[in-house]
Amino acid sequence: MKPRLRFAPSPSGYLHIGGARTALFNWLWARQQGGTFVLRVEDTDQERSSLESVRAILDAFRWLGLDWDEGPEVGGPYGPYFQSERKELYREATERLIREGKAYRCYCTKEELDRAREELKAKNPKAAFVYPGTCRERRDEPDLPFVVRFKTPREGSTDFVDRVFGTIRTPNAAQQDFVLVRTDGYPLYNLAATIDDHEMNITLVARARDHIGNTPQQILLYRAFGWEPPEFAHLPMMLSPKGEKLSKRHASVSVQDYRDRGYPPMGVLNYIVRFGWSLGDQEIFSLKELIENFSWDRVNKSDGKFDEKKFADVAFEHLKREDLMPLPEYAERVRPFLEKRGLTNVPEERLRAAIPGIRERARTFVDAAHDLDYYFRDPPELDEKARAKFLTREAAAHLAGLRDALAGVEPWEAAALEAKTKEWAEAKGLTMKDFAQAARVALTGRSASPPLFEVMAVLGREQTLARLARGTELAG
RNA sequence: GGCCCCAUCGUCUAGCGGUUAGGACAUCGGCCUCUCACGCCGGUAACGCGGGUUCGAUUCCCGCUGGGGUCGCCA
Repeated sequence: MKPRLRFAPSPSGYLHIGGARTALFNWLWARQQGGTFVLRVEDTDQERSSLESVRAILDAFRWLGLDWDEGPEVGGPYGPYFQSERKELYREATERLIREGKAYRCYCTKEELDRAREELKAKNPKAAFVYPGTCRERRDEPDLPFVVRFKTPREGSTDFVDRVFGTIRTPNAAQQDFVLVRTDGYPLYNLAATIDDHEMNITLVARARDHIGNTPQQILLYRAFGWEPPEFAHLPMMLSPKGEKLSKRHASVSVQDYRDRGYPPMGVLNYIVRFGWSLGDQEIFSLKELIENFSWDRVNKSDGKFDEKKFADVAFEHLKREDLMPLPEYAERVRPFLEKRGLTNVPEERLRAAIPGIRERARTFVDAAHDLDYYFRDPPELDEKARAKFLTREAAAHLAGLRDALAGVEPWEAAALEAKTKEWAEAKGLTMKDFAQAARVALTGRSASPPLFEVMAVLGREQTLARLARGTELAG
């Protein structure tokens, strides 16, 4: 049977980097096995859910290159894929549970419970409040607001075999009568997710380890409904560099942050997949390799801490290597970052000529756009420190001489330019060190750039000669 | 605190009874060099502790310690 996997985000913010990791594992397995990847929007919390968040999450998925077979925008045979549109299903299921004595109405108010929770906390800060079961055996049905609670068995234990963690056993006595339906009639996570995973025929639920505690509750529900539970696979946590749960307080937890900071999507994917999954000593993977090699038995159990430096390096590999990011794609992806610098009419041909020289230097597209700037801004912006240091009176003569020497070079290519320059320098008794930095500042406005002759080749004869001339003036 | 889970360099990890404990990032030296990078060479750096099992434990079992998760009318 082809597996059906799902990722079920709550649209109450952006796509979290940890969520992206979970989605990726699900997606990889679905793609490798020829299964189905479903996106389901868990918007049962009216207060926190927004359409704007749905859009942001879908955009993040698109940017990462993770497509979904069923879900928002594409539909599918198990829809609707928004839980807010499936209320009738939950209502019927809940009524059945109540009718069969497996769930009950609880009239305790949130205020009462909160007060009890606080009182307990005041007495013993470490103790956890457990719902005392006040309404568990209640027979009357007063005309008051109520929630529906699950009647958790008091005896026995609920066990399941996790694909990553193995057998996990939870004593039922440790579970309380958890709430299934809110006062407002909306279902809670455990109820809605269980019903949907069953109705949508999900075969494997893979999610982060912080859901391990929900699993027994969900299994209890599957049993109460008489359904066969899916398989479960829990993933170790991605923690902050300090080892805390990743939250908004930490830098860049949302996927769009990484996009905006100029990282390539595959760099993000490659880094996060290594949280919990590995294949021998291999560090860098293409998407294709991930799809081919992903397996649950290579997923480990221990949590990992996010390391910004390592991430930057992995992302850099994906920018640097032509085999991982072909030139046309690089050009397309860097354009928005050039536009942010005001460079809007960038000719494709020159862009492609310039990229090979800068891609091994730029660690992000933000850096790349910066490094590309002088190719598309004429005259280039001049770094004053570089000017003061290198465009000296002595340099003026060198620049003028170099300009004249290069004026007639044919063909206008790096090798010919280099040969001619060296010939000129030798005749003058100069070495590259004597004039290279001055020439660099004249050509690029900066003290750091790709090798001079590559810069000249991209700039072309006209601009090269003009900039050398202008450099002569500035120096003199 | 109850329940659940985890434990190899600073970080991500390989290892699945016998290895000089490997790789990557970071870090420290050096090389290359027209700058900045890239690249290359080399160094420092880990099996948390205590019991077992075994001829032999990083590896299997138990305890301790440490870390994390969870205990909502959030998901």
